[in-house]
Amino acid sequence: MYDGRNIFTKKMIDILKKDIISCIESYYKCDLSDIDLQFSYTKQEFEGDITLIIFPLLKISKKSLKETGEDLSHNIFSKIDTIKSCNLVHGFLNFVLDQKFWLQNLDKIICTYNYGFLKRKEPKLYLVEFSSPNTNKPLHLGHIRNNILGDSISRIIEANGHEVRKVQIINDRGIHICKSMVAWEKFGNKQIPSDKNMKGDHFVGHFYIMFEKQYQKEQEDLINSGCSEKEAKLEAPIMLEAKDMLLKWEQNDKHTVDLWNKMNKWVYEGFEETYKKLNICFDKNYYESETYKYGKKIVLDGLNSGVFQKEEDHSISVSLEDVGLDKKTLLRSDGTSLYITQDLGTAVLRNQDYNFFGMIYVVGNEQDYHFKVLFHILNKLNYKWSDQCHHLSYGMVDLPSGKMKSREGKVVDADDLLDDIVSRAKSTSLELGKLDDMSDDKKNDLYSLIGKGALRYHLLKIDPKKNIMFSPEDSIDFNGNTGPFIQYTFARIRSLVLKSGISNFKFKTDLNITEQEVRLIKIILKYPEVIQDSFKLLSPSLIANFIYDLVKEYNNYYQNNQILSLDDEHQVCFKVSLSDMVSRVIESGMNLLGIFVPQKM
RNA sequence: AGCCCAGUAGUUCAACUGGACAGAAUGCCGGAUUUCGGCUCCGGAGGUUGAGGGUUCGAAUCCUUCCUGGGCUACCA
Repeated sequence: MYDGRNIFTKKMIDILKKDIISCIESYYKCDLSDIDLQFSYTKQEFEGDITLIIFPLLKISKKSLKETGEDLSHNIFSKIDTIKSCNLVHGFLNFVLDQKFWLQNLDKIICTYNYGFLKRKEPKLYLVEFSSPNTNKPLHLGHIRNNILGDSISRIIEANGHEVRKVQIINDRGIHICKSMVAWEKFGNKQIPSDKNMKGDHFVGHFYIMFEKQYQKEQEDLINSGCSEKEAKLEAPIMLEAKDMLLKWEQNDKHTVDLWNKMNKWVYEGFEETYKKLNICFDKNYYESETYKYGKKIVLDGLNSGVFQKEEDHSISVSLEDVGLDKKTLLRSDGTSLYITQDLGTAVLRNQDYNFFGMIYVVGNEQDYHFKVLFHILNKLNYKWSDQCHHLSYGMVDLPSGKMKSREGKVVDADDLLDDIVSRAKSTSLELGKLDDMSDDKKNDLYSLIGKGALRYHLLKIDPKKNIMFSPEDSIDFNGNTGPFIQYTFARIRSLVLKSGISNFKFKTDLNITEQEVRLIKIILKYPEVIQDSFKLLSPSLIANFIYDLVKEYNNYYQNNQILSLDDEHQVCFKVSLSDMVSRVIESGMNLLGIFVPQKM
C-alpha cells in the first residue's frame, strides 16, 4: 500500500530485521515467509532495543523455549555487527544494539526537510468532505469536532504523499430553513442582522428557535382543544406555513426564493467568520439545492438500467438484501428527492469534477448505516471508486447535562466557545506575566494560538470513534496532556537552541550517549510510522498521543540534564541537535493536527 | 425485536490491532529550583479491563452468552 515508502531510518531497521530473519532461516534451514514474526521496540523495563517474540518459532525448532532462545541468541549475536548482546526473558529475545546505530539513524534524518512525510511518484487525489452544515442555525461544538477532524485528516493524507481537496455539502434547502424563514416573516419586523448587531448565522438561528417555540405552543393549544398529539404535530398552523413555503420554494416562487437567498447569505457570512476563527477553509462548496436534481437523474438512470426498481406506488427503490441490508427508497412516490438522492448526485458530480481516487466523508456515527447503504449503491451502479469511499465516523460530543439539542437552543455555540477559550488563554498568560516585551498585536495572536491549540488538541487526542464528554467549564486544561503543555515545551526548546548559538546540527556518531537519549531517538524514529498509521486508521489521535509521549520524555530529560553548561563541546552539540530535532517533530506533528506552536509564550 | 458502536484507576483518556508486571493525565497526599523558561520535574496511594464461559504458549484485544449506555433500523436530515 505504501508504494512510495522511502524513509531511510525505517529501511535501516527493516534491514536489521531482515538480517535477523535470514540468520534464523539459515540456522534452521527453513523458509520463514509464512510465519508471522513480530518485532517491537523493547519495553523500557527490560534491557535491549529491539525484541523478537520467539513463540511462533517453536514449531520449527521443535525444542523448548529456553533452548530455542539460546540457540538463536548465540547464532544471531555472532553474525550481526550492530547487535552488541542479547538476552532472553520468557519468550522474548531482546537485542541490545550498538549506540552507533541510533546515532547514525539520527544523523541521517536530522536535516531532512519534512521528516516523516512520504513522497510518491504517483500521488493519488483524495476528496475530504467535512463540516457540511445546515443553513438554519450557527455552528456548534459538534461541528467543531467535525471540522478539526476533517482539517487534520486532510493534512495527514497530504503528509502521506497524496493530494487533497477539501469540500463540503451545504444543506441549504428543505424544511429546516423554511422554518427560520417563516419565523422571520412573522416576527422579524424586516430587521437585518446588523440592526441587532448579530452575526448572520446567529440571527437566522434565533428565528429557528422562535419557530420551534411557537410550534410547541400551538401544539399544546391544539392538544388542549382535543386534538391527538399526532394531529397537533401535523396541523399546527405555523408548521403548515413552513410546509407551504417549502412547496413554494420548489415551485420557484420569486418572493420565497428571494427570501431564501437573503437569509442564506446572512448565514454564509456568519459561517465565514467562524471558519476563519477555526482556521478552516474549503476548496469547493457543493450546495444541496444544486446537486439534488442531479441525484434524481442518477436514480432515474439506475432505474432504466435495471439496477433500481419502481414500486407500485411509483416510488423508486433499490434492493440491498444481497449484501445483508434492507430495501432503500431512493425517490419518493411524488418524485421528490431524499437525503440519499442528493448524496448520490453529489458523489458522482464530484467524481466528474475531480476524477478522484478516493473520498473520505467526515460525518457523525449516527449515519454509519446511511454511508454503508450509499457505498453499496454506488457499487451497484458500477462506480469503481466506490470501494475507495470511506466514512470517517466519529462519536458525539455530549455535555454533562446530556445531549445537545439545537432545537431547544441547548448547545455549546462554536463562536462562544472559541472566544471563551481564547480569553482563558489570555488570563492564564497574564497571570504568568512572561510576555511583557511583546506588542499587543503579537500577544493577541499568541492567546488565540494557545486557546485554539488547547481546544483542537483536546478534541483530537481522543479516538474519533469514541464519544466525548465535554464540560466547557473544566475540560479544557492547560496542564498535563494538553496543547499548551506541548506548546510550552516547544517554546522552551527553541529558547534553548537560540541561546546555544548553534545552527549547524552536526555531531560525532561515536559519542557516548545516555539511555534516555537513545529513548528519545527511538521515539523520533517512530514518527514516519505514526503518520502512516494515522492515515490507515483515519485517526489523528495517534499523532496527538505520539507527540505527548515525546514531549513527556523530553521534559524529563530537560529537567535532569545540563546541556549548555557542559565542558565537552561535542556533547553540547549533540544535545542541542537532539533537542532541535525534538522541537521539529513537535512542530510537524502539531501542524498535522492544525495546531501552531509559538517561539515564545 | 433486529443490527452497529462503546464499556479500562474517583474522573478524562492510552495500550504498537493477540505479546512481557494494563500505562498516562487529572484529582488527592508528599517532595525538587546557588539551573538552559516552574504552563516544569520526581515519589506515593488508586484496577477482578461491565460479568460469566471458550479459543492458546499468551486475551483489555478474537469467539460466545448475558448486563449497562448510545446510535441506527424513515417516502427525516
